[in-house]
Amino acid sequence: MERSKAQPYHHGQLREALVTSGRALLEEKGIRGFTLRECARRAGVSHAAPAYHFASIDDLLSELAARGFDELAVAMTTEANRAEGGAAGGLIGQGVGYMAFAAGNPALFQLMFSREANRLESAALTTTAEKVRALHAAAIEGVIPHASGEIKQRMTDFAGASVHGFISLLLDGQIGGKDSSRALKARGLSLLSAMAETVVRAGG
Amino acid sequence: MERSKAQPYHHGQLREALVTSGRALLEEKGIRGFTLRECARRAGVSHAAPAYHFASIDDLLSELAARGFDELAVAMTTEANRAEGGAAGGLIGQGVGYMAFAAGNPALFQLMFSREANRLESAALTTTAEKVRALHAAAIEGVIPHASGEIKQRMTDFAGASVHGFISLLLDGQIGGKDSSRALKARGLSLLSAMAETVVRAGG
DNA sequence: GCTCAATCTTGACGATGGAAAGAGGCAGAA
DNA sequence: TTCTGCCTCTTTCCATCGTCAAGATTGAGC
Repeated sequence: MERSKAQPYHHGQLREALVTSGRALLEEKGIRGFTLRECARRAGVSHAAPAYHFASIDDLLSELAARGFDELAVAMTTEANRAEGGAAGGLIGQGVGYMAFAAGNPALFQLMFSREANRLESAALTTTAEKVRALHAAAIEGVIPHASGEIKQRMTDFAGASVHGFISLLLDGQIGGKDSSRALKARGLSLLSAMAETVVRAGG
Repeated sequence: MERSKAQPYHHGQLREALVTSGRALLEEKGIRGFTLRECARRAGVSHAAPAYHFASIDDLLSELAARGFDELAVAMTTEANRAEGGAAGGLIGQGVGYMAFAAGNPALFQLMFSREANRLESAALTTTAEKVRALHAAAIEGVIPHASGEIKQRMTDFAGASVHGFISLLLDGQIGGKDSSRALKARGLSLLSAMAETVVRAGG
């Protein structure tokens, strides 16, 4: 078969190329429209080529989800550091970073927090997901360092659930159907401030 | 082909049978493992039989999701009516019903609030989903009838997001990995009471 | 009892994930 | 340098999927 220089027999960076094309495909077609063969096509290789780099389609999805959690952690940390207003401001900033990542990568976000991802049971996936949870718990700890363990857990649950729930409902179309992007951001920020206020008050 | 009395040529209740087998299959295999042919197999008909009752696999999924929202509304109403403690107690009860439905039908719940469901654009689906949102808004209205519209919306977002977020994270394995079922219920109730407290306080 | 439309079966098509077998190319040993 | 072995990729094949088209079956209404 004829083969140009741009398409040598050995790709060289196929794993990375598959991750890149896979991520784009995921956002385009959603989880149910995601196919391994289309990933391979976009990477310019045959449909069986991915097999060497990823044992199965779930293995590739697992990698995408794990990298998503890494990026999510970065987004949370970046926004938290940029925020003003001390520990409570940092908590709000974390929420902003969380929502911004989800809004920018809706299909990936859904994959990361889907039941299917949970079944993947990849070590990298559980590790990176745990890092995100640790970041969140640390932010709560910073706001109410002297509260009891029970209250800390309750506020961790509460804060995490409200941020995650809000952006999830928004991306699923259950919230703000006809609102403008600007109005939705305002609603998000309003929710974040109410959340932070609740946490602060719980600290005594 | 030989055909027993129990398997006549015309099924008679095929639509309902497909909904039933489909729902069971969904919980067993998850969204990605859901196939139309397996639904047909379990209903005892050929693989092409469903076509007459459902235009496509998405059409069947849409029906499942719509019925899920109906059941969710019933679960919320039932628990809210059973609850004591006035309007605030009713709000908590609604949350209990919401979480109980989700815990009892995790895959269906995920389907109902998935991006794919959003793409289905079925009229029945949007209607039943809207009913659930209206129930929730009414419960908030009952707790803080004299608050401003802005505060009502903020608390509707906040309450809905925290309940939805908590049970979603729980079902996805992001919360309470090794906790007992009893401990998780306690965490859920703790979150619900914190949620109700925040709403009540927001009312002035 | 006949007709006909609704319902179901059979068979086919293109697409998918995965396995098996072979071809190509690089790196280290001779 | 040449050869050898292994990693990578292609080709081919299989079972399964959703969907369509065509034929078989049945019950309801004339």
